[in-house]
Amino acid sequence: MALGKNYEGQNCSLARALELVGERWTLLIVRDAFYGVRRYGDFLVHLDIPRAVLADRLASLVEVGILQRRRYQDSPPRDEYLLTDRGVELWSVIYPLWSWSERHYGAGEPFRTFRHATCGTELDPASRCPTCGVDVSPRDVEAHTGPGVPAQPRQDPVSVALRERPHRLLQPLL
Amino acid sequence: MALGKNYEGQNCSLARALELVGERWTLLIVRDAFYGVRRYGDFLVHLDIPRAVLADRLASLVEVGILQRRRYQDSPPRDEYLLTDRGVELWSVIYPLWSWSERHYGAGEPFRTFRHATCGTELDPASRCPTCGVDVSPRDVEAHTGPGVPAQPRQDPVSVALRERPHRLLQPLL
DNA sequence: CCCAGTCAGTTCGTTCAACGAACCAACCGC
DNA sequence: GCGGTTGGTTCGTTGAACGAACTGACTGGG
Repeated sequence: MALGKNYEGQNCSLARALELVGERWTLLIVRDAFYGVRRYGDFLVHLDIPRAVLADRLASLVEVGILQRRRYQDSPPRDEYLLTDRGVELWSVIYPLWSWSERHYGAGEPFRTFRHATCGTELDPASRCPTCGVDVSPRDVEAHTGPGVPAQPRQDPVSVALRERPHRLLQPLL
Repeated sequence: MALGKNYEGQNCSLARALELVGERWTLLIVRDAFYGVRRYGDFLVHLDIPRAVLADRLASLVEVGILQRRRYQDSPPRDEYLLTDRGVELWSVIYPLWSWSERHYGAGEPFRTFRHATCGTELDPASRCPTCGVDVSPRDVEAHTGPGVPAQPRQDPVSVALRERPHRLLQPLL
């Protein structure tokens, strides 16, 4: 019997990947980690996610080596969550999925753009810089506010910070 | 209140994409469509998925323009499901996700490899042909049986057909 | 004509994941 | 001591996925 996230009858690495990152909310947590969100409370208010689900997903992402925990305070003990190198490689999935959706389902102008930090050019759908002609690593990507404006802009600290100024991926946001 | 697949508080194309393809089983159905699976019954036996879930997912994928229905028989009326051009673009998500998982979680040799059909070279993680130096479209990709052997090889018609001989993506399998 | 088999679903009761609300412990500062 | 903050945990409710059974419309064979 296949439960919740289990695809055990499938001899396939795609199925295995979906067991790891296919649960509800998981890839959005990873997205936020790319934005530089690191703390439980910040993920919580940006995602509007049930607390127990967030705790469960963060623990799972740490367990499978996509996120790592890092102590940022000893009294009381407080950890933050950062992408591992393995986690950073998920940009190759997250960016094309965003791009595909933006191209086909975007309503008007994008709310956000991703640019080559070195030269400022918007990435192409294959996450290359059309100006420099190079594959752009997420560490060299800057998230910018796009020309589109959402009907209901979010007011949580993460959304506000992302709107205020361009932000290099993987750098702490708050 | 966020329900099942809804991320309506997120002003983000990634979240929108996950509303469309993030439900359990959906990306595996799309994967099978790339293999050339087209009929309800073939998806059913290859995925071991509940019938109602398959019907629901196929209907949703048609509704959002990832799959299209095509009549293959009038009496009784019988439809098959093919990827649209928009659906075919999801290769840019599916292949990197498979590749990421294979690299980090694969147990030994891969059960499957994806090769540039024109020259036979295995694709690199960015779905390029290292020999020809070109980006390889899924229409020019051949799925091969890999050197690894699953502990419990599947015996459904789709799995058998995929094992028998290399198969060009998007071509009918059965 | 009847029956069995096949196909692509639909229905229904059960189980499990996600949900929202409440609570908890361990701090810190006033 | 109290209130606020943080990062959770617990618990009853709700909705999605599940497995089993059923359905209608054929086809082919006896």
